[in-house]
Amino acid sequence: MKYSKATNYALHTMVYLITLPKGRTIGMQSLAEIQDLSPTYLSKILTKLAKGGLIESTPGVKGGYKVSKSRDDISFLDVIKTVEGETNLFHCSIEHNQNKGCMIENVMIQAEENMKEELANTFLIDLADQVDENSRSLIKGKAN
Amino acid sequence: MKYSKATNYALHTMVYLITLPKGRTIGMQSLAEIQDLSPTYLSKILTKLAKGGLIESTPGVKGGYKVSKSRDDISFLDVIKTVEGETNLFHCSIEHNQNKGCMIENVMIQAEENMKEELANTFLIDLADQVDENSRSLIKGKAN
DNA sequence: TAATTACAGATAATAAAAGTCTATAATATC
DNA sequence: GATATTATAGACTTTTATTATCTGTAATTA
Ligand code: SF4
Ligand code: SF4
Repeated sequence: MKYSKATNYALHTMVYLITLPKGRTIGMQSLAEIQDLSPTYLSKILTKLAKGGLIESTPGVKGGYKVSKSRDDISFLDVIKTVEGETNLFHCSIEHNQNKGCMIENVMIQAEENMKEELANTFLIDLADQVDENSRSLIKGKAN
Repeated sequence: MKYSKATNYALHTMVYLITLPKGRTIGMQSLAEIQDLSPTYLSKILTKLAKGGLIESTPGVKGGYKVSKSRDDISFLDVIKTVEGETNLFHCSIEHNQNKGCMIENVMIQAEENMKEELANTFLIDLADQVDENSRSLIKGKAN
């Protein structure tokens, strides 16, 4: 059980995008090179993010991607949910009627909520400064 | 991304076992029937739990499984870790040297820790009473 | 029109999980 | 000690989800 690579790519891409000067776009080609992965696969992920309203894309010669206008309000959870879907780690396996208030379910859901709360309360923008010194240059590290 | 069925089976089985009168054993055959799943597959999971010291098994005619002597100290996390392994939801995808203190990693790890903390602080024994009224009968619901 | 870019859909490859089958070892009872 | 009963081990198959590729299409700029 682990996050999909797609989520990983999405997070890194989002962090990268949010460090760009406002309004500045970057092409998928470059984004793929930076992270050393296939453009077409990354494309699918970025399309999801675009449809989810987290980024904006424009085709054409000077096109590319940029973070959406809601850039200051995008949480980690937003990104993860957009890519993974309305994911729930725990699902009841047995189907029975009296499952309201089941302690097993309660515990598992509650724990999961604790994680999500943290993810929902951390915003990409919070990292923007730090990232410029650390991770962003690191993400580019491979290319450099 | 979700918990494996194995974890699900393990949790239900553990909860069932802990509701049994102390020292009482139950065979794999029965456990499998109760949850309506294949005995051989369940066997693998139970063996993991046994090796992990969460349950004790005895072969032979009057054999079967029972919760281990540490029964009062078994947390949800114990069960999950035993089955899923030392699982970490988030793994760095890129390998670079300056990755200490990376904010992305910090956030993801911290969120994960929040979930695990909850799971580590909830013990199976806490459910034992409740379960007798609710879930356990439910688990048996299929067979009844 | 031409070049560049994102988008869509089908398909293939890979990996992980879920499940099966068969044979073996340990225990209790007779 | 023989026999029935139970758990254990390992190889194997099936299924499912993820990851990745390939090809063609649509939108935008110059
Ligand atoms: S978690 Fe509770 S409600 Fe859900 S399947 Fe298990 S026993 Fe039933
Ligand atoms: S999470 Fe941070 S340290 Fe890990 S790969 Fe991404 S940028 Fe590097």
